Amino acid sequence: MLKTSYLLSNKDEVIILLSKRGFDANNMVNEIIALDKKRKSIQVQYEETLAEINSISKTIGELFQSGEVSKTKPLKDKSSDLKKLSKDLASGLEDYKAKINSYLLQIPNIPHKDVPAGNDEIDNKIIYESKLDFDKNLTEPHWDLAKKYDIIDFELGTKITGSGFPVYKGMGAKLQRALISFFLDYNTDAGYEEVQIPHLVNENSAYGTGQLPDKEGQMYVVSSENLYLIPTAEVPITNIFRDVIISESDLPIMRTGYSPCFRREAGSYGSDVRGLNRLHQFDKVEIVKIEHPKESYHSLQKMKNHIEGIIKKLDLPYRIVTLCGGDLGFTSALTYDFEIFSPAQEKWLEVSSVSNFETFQSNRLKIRYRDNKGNIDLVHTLNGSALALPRVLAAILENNQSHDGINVPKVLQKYTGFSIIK
RNA sequence: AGAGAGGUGGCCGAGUGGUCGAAGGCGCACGCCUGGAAAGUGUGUAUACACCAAAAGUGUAUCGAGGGUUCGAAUCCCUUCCUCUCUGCCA
Repeated sequence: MLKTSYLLSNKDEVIILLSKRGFDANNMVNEIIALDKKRKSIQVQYEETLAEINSISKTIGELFQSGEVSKTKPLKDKSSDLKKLSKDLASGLEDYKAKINSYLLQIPNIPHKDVPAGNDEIDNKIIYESKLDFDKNLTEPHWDLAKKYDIIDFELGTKITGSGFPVYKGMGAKLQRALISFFLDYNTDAGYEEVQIPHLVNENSAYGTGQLPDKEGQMYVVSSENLYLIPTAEVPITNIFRDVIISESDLPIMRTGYSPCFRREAGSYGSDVRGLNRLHQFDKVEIVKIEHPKESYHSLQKMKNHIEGIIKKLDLPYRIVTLCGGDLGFTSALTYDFEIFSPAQEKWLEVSSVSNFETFQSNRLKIRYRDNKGNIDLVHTLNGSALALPRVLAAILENNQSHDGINVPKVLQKYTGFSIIK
């Protein structure tokens, strides 16, 4: 969520940059500015009224102590009247605040200058792409391979829960565990502190990272407890720092965590959801950084390189794209997507997304830092997948298939204890 | 889940209707003292929003959260969340 004060002082720039997303902010921004002006004038009146009530009450207190009780009556009456007035002003003030807030919630983050203009993924800018050389005779899709080697059972998951909840079996399960361990080790070696976090979060947390109210329909809800199953570990990890003022010298804060992710994925169908392409429950290792505003873009590059390093270790064909305005997530200012090639589907599968949210999340979450002069300001938050498992697994199955079986990437072998699935 | 106790500033802790944003202590910062340090000593020490060109200053709100009573609420009432102790259940 953007700050009203930022909109006030950067109005024209905001409108121009948001147009890169195809978002016309002109009316909304003007409306917010007008509403905020009214809000301020009411707030002044309201606070003046309260100040008068406070001073009358003080006087009454003094009169009581000096025994002049009879003099208090007219003051009490006046104060009661003011109280009524203040209630009206308060409700007016709340109305304005609510209206301003509802507009602010509709405005996406301001794209960074590097974000290419464009409406959809066609306009994403490919900044790196591996040369593809796979054996055209070995392009069985991962769902067939999974069945052939009996490592993932989609039907069984459907029986137990429903579609999109696969059961990983034997070497498949072990490979999953190996991937999680490898990712976590790789991340902690780079300085990310590992955390284990709750997989259910409350309303405040879901609101803080922007799942509420925007993406309410994407989350599973435990209504009896008023809790939400996390769609990503980003939610609990980032919320660790909600309402916290961090001292500047502690920045950056780097965390990594594994969690299952739960997504309803309403509206998805067809080949998009085939096999491991899109699941309701999947595993992911996440990295989160809380960063000084001055450092955040430098940090984003480092995270990008870090994630690229993981994929290289797995020795899978990949590409990196800069998301264009139209494809950019609501809360992000700049996002790089990492995609791994699926030879069987002949398409690129997104396995990671790394973003700088600047102050968009920290403003909602009230994550701030204090510099050595004592000034307080919002931090920048960044996060990325490092990595999401299912599509990595799909890519390993498809890219590493051979006549003898599936070759396990070298880096994973010390975790799996086997080098080939057959 | 049942019974009881309780939630106050970075931490501990006083405060049960009236100049209380809140005593006292610890911690922290700065100064004095010291050859240096410790001890001692003095001062300061929340956040948000608003007024102001800005600083200084001032106002408003915040004592788990949300409502209410009252001229006035940390203090009284209601709702709710959380913590602790005992009992129950249990990986």
